[in-house]
Amino acid sequence: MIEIPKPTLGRLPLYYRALVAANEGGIEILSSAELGENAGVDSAQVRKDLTYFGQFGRPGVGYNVVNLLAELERILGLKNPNEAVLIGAGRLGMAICNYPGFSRYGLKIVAMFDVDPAKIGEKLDGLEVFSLEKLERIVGKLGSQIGIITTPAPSAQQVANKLVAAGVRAIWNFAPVNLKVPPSIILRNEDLAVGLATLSHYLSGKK
Amino acid sequence: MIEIPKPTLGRLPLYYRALVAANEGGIEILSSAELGENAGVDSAQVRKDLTYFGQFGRPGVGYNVVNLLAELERILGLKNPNEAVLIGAGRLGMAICNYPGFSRYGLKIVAMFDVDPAKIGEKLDGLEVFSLEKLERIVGKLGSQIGIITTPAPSAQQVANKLVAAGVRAIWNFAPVNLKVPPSIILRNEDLAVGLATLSHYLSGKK
DNA sequence: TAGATTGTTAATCGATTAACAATC
DNA sequence: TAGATTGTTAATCGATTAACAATC
Repeated sequence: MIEIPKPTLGRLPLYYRALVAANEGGIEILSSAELGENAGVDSAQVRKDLTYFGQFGRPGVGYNVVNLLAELERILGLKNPNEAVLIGAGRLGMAICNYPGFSRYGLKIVAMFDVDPAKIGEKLDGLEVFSLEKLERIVGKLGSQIGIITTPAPSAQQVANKLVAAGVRAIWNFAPVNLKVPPSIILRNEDLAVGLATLSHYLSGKK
Repeated sequence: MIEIPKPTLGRLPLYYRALVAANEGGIEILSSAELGENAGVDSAQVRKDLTYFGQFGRPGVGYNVVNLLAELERILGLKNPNEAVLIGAGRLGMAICNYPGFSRYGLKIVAMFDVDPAKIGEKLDGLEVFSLEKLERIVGKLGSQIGIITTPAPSAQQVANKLVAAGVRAIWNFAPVNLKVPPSIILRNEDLAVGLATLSHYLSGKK
């Protein structure tokens, strides 16, 4: 099995989005150049990325929008969304819960946890907030595979430990901290400071 | 002038964070191995990254924490924060406004904009929310360099156009859409679907 | 001096881009 | 058939990793 480059994986949602838009616009065929244009990616890159998964186009014609949409849905696993729990029902946590069409992108948040007594037992956006103490039990019962950490940085490592103990396979960390987890755990950090550093470097450079 | 690799820029905040923690812990010297351990980066990578900006260590000894902290503050421009306006005072917008110690990372949000009449004129976290119609005038007056877009996807392009017209130099886009902006504009997309795609790929793979 | 660790060069690895034969 | 566009190989580019002389 050939390894998929990480950047390729990151571009698939961009293609998916461009295809959804094209489909809604009634467009039936898209060339790699057109698809790339709408996704912000070079046409050669588009073709190369897609060939990691199969041959979806017709030479001299292009890609069938509906067909390629279906392929990407399959590749991205959008039909069988992953179930996740979210820890930290603050603003960021709620924002993520409400990320537009998150379910559409293959994620379903099934429970929220917090330490704030004022939030525990409440329903936020139709989702009950549980005490952090119940994390291990509930994750075990639900069999959730993903834990999303949106707590303040100082609590994040402790929460990560609980998630690992509870048996999640992946952690999506939004707290600005370097988490230590066993190598078997899939860890993805979403770090705003990283984006900001890039931005401000270019700002200071191109005077 | 040597071009700084983008991945290097993204790792600087990780080093900065590790150094802050070390400094608070009273640690005065850190080797590249120790710094890398705390930042989640290989030691050779740490040394290589730092040499793009200068020579900050002492062979046989390591890096002086306070000294390197000061250098990184300078490199990241944390002493002269960039001023930004934020458009879209929803949950995500508010979450970003409250990102822990954002000011510490060199960003100061100076005004918020929204189209919701219920929000316009209100003060959210001490920041007044203005009508989107006033965007161009206020950005011009304040001379803001960065526009942060946290609107729903369908409005994002229109907001980006207004920001460009108003004269911002950089756009930090959180809406899941491919924005078209002139090449002179620095554009950074923060896209949750990208992270999710990566996570779910690995989840489905390592059965 | 002996031991440790930097800064830097060279080797490796991985991703992007260019080019084009095959195909519609 | 002539024109267009894919899939794929080869060339280029850029980043990471390894190795080690210089330095403390």
